[in-house]
Amino acid sequence: MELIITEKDNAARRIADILSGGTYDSSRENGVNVYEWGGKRCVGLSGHVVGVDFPDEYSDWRDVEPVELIDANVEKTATKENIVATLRILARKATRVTIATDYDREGELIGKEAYDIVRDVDEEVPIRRVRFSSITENEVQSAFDDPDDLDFDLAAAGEARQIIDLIWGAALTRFLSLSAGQLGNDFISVGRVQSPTLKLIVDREREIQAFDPETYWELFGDLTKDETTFEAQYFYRDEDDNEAERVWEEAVADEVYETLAERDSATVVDVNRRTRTDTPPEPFNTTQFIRAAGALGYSAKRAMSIAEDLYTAGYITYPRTDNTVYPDDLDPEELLDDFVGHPTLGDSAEDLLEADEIVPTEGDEETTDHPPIHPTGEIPTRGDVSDDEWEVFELVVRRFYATVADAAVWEHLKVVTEVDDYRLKSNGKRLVEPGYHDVYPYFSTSENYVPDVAEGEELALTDVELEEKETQPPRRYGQSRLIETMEDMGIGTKSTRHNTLEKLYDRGYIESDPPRPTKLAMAVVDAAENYADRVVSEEMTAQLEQDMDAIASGEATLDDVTDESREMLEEIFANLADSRDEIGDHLRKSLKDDKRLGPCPECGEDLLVRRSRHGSYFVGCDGYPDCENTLPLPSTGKPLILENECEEHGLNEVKMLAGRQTFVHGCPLCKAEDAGEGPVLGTCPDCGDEHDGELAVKTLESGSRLVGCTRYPDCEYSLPLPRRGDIEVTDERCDEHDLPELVVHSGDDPWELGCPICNYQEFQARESDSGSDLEALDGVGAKTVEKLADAGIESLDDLTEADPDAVAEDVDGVSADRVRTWQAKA
DNA sequence: GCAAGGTC
Repeated sequence: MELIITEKDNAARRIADILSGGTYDSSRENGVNVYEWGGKRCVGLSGHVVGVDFPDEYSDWRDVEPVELIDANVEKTATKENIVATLRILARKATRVTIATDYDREGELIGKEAYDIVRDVDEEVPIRRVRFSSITENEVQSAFDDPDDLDFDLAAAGEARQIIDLIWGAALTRFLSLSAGQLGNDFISVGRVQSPTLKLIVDREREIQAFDPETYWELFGDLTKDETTFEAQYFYRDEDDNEAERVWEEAVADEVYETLAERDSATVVDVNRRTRTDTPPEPFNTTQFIRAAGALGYSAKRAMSIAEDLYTAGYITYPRTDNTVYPDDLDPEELLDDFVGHPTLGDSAEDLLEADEIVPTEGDEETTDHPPIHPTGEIPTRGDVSDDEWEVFELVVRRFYATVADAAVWEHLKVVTEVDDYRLKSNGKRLVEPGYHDVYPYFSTSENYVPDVAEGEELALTDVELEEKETQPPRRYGQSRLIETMEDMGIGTKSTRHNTLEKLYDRGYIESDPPRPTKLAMAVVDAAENYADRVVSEEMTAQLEQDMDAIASGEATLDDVTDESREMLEEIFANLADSRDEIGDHLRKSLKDDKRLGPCPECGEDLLVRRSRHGSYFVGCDGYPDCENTLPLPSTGKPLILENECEEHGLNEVKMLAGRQTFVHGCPLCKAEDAGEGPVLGTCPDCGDEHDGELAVKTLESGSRLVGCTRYPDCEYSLPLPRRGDIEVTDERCDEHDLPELVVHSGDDPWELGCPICNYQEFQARESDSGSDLEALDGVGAKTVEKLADAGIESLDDLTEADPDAVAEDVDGVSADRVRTWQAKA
């Protein structure tokens, strides 16, 4: 029995399909899919199934000095126990093992992890390694015809990275967290990738803060030829003889303005016409995909999550890749053929197929990991995927179209006119050959019309304007720009860069989008720059890459590299020791600055945004417990403190971040003063006995209403009320809850809501019996639920037990792969 | 409860 091990389940299934000619059987062991045919079994891992960590005795942050972690043992432990267990069982029965993990450094390490697990149960069994860069018939067959050995040096290079990242990350993270007393969930993290990324954001913020705007002037006028009017802008030659439009002295600007304004014509002195070829874009790697999806409004995280779903369902290729060159076995014509006849994607494919020759564009990166992201040729039915999924799928399809389309051609026309010694220019552009823009409508193709004129012609000059402007600070990085910059700097990987950004949000280092650093982030970067410069610099990764290359080529060993790294960290800690309190004070101060709203009207200390034990946010006084002043915050979203201050109270305004429902709450004190607290209904069932809390009808700043406790935010008991209509409190009382019955007046028929507690209980009961739990799955709507029900699948439980292939046969428009994805999610 | 890297 030969055992084949791949990096992921999806690859295992496709390799089984290729090697067995489609005749494999699948079964599940410990929740792991095993594919079997003619004396072979194939199983997929889930990336790394073991991870590095310190022994247990190092796990209490307060008991262990962070510096001790530098020389602590680093152990490997199973992180995916079910997969490791399955692998051990399968390895015992194997007479030969083939490792077929991804063809890159991390894949070699993952292969080595599998190797160690197999060796642990069988010291003798031959273990070989196959390498292929795309899972296609040709590549896979020839890889298996010509197997190789595992590259232990390359795997060791990866292990060195794991050890160095763990030691530096853990030791410095613990040091900063302990110095500021931030333990538990709010620790202060540092790492080889996250910290240089954070420094990028912080450095840009420093530039913005230090920016001193300068005033300048620009002059515009309208020119007319044969009733066509177009814009012209004043320009001059600066000291380096470059064209410049900005005038830095007001007197000069006025002088030019006066001359232009009093003249009514300008003479054409130069006409320059040229054509420009606009080459089609390169195939998608992960970064460029994220950028293009970003332009459609998707966050990096969301774009990757949708791509992942489209990949698992079989519609697009693997979304994590560095490659921008299509492999030889991708036949563009064949792939275009798959789209012919499609109602919305078909026309473009047919147009492209009419070309004499199809030559795809290529980028600079030709790697062995995976092909560039492209459609597989399998097309989802519109109703089977969400609108977002379809939009992203179409983007991937059209990007593929663009890479095999013709270049576009633009015609640029530059007209220079003169008034006395002053010159004006007009730039026109026209798209003469739309080329790839016809199939890839995501780039702007706006034209700017400038008519044909000849040298010496006199054009009417009107509407001369002098505009005063200010230079602008540099702009904050957007998410996709950050990911591109990380790639340029060589930090992170195609699989992790978008997660790193999420991590910075989670740690409270950045807020909002485009991300803005918090005071805490500024302080962390400050501390790192002063004491551990290496960890915030891209140099650390660059050096590590060199060291890993040295290990991979046999010029250095894992121990050489990790020992040297440990020594560097020892030195850092030697310098840190004396400054612990100073660093801690700075961090603590910054943490408070991030929460500060302004002065407490009752005691003059600071009002801070705080979080209750239940997780909700409120405004509390720093003078607590001496001052017990509190103000409520809305229950939806996470508060973001804005820069603008309320004029009346001197408090910063607050915005509530809640995805699409994000809204500006404003000054919490104004809101509290305005908040309509309506009639009191009765005793609060949660805190009434203990603290005399009462329930009242409340109107929130968002306009929605609820029945809530008067002791909010100390008591968070609340009941929903309808959004519209006047609420009448009747004399009838509910026997069970001793609350008045309510009537809502909206339109002609009053709605007898009754006791708010009874009403809420009934509402909850209805919610829980209605509908099918299948609807919780991605892309499953009422229609699919109905189709599944026809096939005898009425619940998630039914679905988990069903055979994917049978379901695919019975249910129209549902593939076996999709069923497997659902099963995995269920 | 620390990192970064895989993958779901």
